Amino acid sequence: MTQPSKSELAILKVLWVEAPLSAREIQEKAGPQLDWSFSTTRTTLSRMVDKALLRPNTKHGVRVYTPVDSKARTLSGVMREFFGTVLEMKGPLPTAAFHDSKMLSEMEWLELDRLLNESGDDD
Amino acid sequence: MTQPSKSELAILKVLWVEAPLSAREIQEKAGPQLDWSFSTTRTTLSRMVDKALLRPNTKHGVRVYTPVDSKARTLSGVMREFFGTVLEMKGPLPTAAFHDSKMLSEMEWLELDRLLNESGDDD
DNA sequence: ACATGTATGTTACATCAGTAACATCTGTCA
DNA sequence: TGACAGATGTTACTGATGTAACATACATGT
Repeated sequence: MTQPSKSELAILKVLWVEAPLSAREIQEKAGPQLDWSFSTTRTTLSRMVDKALLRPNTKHGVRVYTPVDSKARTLSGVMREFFGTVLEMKGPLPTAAFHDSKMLSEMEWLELDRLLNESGDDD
Repeated sequence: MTQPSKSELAILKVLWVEAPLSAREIQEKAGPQLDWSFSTTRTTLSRMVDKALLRPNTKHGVRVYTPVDSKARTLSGVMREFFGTVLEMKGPLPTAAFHDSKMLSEMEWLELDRLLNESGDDD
């Protein structure tokens, strides 16, 4: 699974709050922060579909996007990669330290902890 | 300060163990892991100088490279960036959780803690 | 002085990500 | 039914990074 880039992560974040959303809706929610033109948002969405980060669907005639992986699963991959390459920590990772990050709910932290610690393979 | 890429970080890591080193020496230490040709290593070194990640010097007629920033300073930047964008944690960051990472000595962890927590500006 | 081996300088090419325009298609309103 | 708005498809350009070869210069032994 390819890791999302910084920009792609920004888009995933809005879709984790609410999905599916159309390109137009995503632009409205993420565009201001990203300072992107609508075109740019669309290109990025298209590439994310290519990379299987998003799954496209057609609802009421428009194309809408849904994240393929849950927030916890995606972040566990990103965090594993980070800790592995930057800090060279391979085994179980400490996540309790971040539980006040607001990025994830208690439930999601539980899932992330499970993914990060219960061996490298996933369901 | 530009963040080092994954490959650049690998080179920094060998130079944090011992510096300055020549391109040839760096290749001997990092090449096998990176699986790079000597040419590739040299190109990367050159770009790192451009980005002010390394400072070149000439010792005994050969070009040697020294990291511009300490391990602690570099990693603090990388970690701040990561926690900011991925986990959206802006204030003081918890690092105690990683103290068994082996990447840094006690002294270096102290420096890193200081850099990460004592406001955004640095000396 | 010449050859041979390192060291250094220069150039090249692919891919990906950032950033965006142009072109087309289609449905809806007047 | 014709025009316009919005949706989708296609193409383009730049910079960074991965990856590497070619070409040249310099030192050292014979």
